[in-house]
Formats: sequence, structure tokens, C-alpha cells
Amino acid sequence: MRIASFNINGIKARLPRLLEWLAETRPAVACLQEIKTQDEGFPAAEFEQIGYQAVWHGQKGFNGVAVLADGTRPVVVQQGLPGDPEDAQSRYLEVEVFDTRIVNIYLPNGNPQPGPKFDYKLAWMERLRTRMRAIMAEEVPAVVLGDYNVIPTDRDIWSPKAMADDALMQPESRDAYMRLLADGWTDAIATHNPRGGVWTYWDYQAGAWQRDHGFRIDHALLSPELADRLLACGVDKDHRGREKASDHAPIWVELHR
DNA sequence: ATGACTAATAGCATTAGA
Repeated sequence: MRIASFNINGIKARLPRLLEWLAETRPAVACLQEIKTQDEGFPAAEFEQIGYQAVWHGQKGFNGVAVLADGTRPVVVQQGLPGDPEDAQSRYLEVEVFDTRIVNIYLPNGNPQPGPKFDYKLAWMERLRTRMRAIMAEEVPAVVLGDYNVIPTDRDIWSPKAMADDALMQPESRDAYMRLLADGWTDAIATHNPRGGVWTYWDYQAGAWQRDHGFRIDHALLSPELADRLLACGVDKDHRGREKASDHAPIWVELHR
């Protein structure tokens, strides 16, 4: 069973590329981030035509997440990250489908840092940790995947110097990410690529794609039960090089059974 | 020190992204 994640950077602008990717790779579940549309603008019918049913949490202009499943509709467990009633941003959608808990996240970018956006990012990560610990305590097969906006180590970027002041690789961001792993979650791509050098994002600017100036910020964290069932994982890198591509490439995990 | 690019929304540029 393949579970994938794709920050699509606008579902309206990306729809042809997105449908193409689904047809080519046919994941059982696809988690989407940055759909950048209100709920009523979500193209559910386009997905149903190719056999996917969806749930989504939209927002006007930016953010927004959705989960697609092949042949069945995911059941929403939690929409919006708990822990702050004032937080209205659409960045979290937790579902149950195919006997698996699937948590789709679009973690705040946090730039510029320091500042209120960075504070929001760090607070969001602590709330996420609280929620992930609760899920872990349920002892269900679970995967928390999406755009984490964290470069975990210097092995996860082409040039640590180039982004040294960026929120994505500040010690506070990395420490918060490492605390998730310390709770017992397994970073699938890191585990299968211990030497690093795997990118999931290439900036649109300055020829970053052509120069392979990328970094890894899209992650899939597996609960112990799913970590035992991990067969393979990867990045659909070639989709980053196509016409009208997102600045992210899709990531995926293949699970036994 | 800055901008480079892209998308969305509402203009006749600005915000946000990372």
C-alpha cells in the first residue's frame, strides 16, 4: 500500500499535473498541502472521475490540506490542530482509512526569524508533538506526513551555509523535530538514506532545480507498527522537472499489506 | 544588501511562500 504526500502549491494551477501524477503512481492515499482554495473551490469531481474520493480543509488564498483515497472516502478524525482555539489556519487533517491513521500536515514556514511567525511555528510544533503523543498512546498504525518545513540535518540540504539564517534549519526548529523522533516516530526517508542527499524541494528562483540546489522538508513519520511494515520509500523527483511543476516533489512510503 | 520565481486575490501591486 502506497501512501504519498505532495505540496502542490495551488490546486487550481496544478490540477493537470496532479491528475497526471495520480494516474502514473496511483497511491492508495494522497495527502495534499497548499491547496490554496476555499472549501467550495475544491475540485472533488475531477478526482472522483479517476476513482479517488477526498476530504479537505480549505482556506482562502493560502494554506489548505486534503486527503484523497483510492476507491473510498477517508473518515475525518480531527480537522485543525488542537491546542489553540485562536488558530484558524488550515494546516492539519487527520483521517482514518485502510485501517490506518493518516495525519496530513502543513507545518508553518516560520520566516522571517526571529519574529511572530517563527514563534507560531515553534508553538505549532509543540502542539503537534502533544497530538502525536496522544496518537502514539492509542497504539494504532499511524503515519504523520506532509510538509514539515524543517531541514532536519546539514545532510538534508545542498548547502547549509546558504540557508543558515532560515527558519527551516534553526536549532529550535531542528530540536522540535528531533523531539518527535525521540518519542518513537521513524523518519522513513532518513532511515533508508542515512547519508542524506535526498531533496524534496527546489526553489523556483536562481535556477535551483537545474543546479540541484534543493533540500528535504517533506517527511513521513511512522509509528512503530508501520515502521516494521515499511518496504520502500522515495521521492517522485522527475515530477519537479515538468512544465508548470510545484516547487515540491511528491514523497511516498510503501507499506506491507 | 537585494533579487531572483510562482500563485492567489484583487489591483491597476501586494502578500506569502521557503
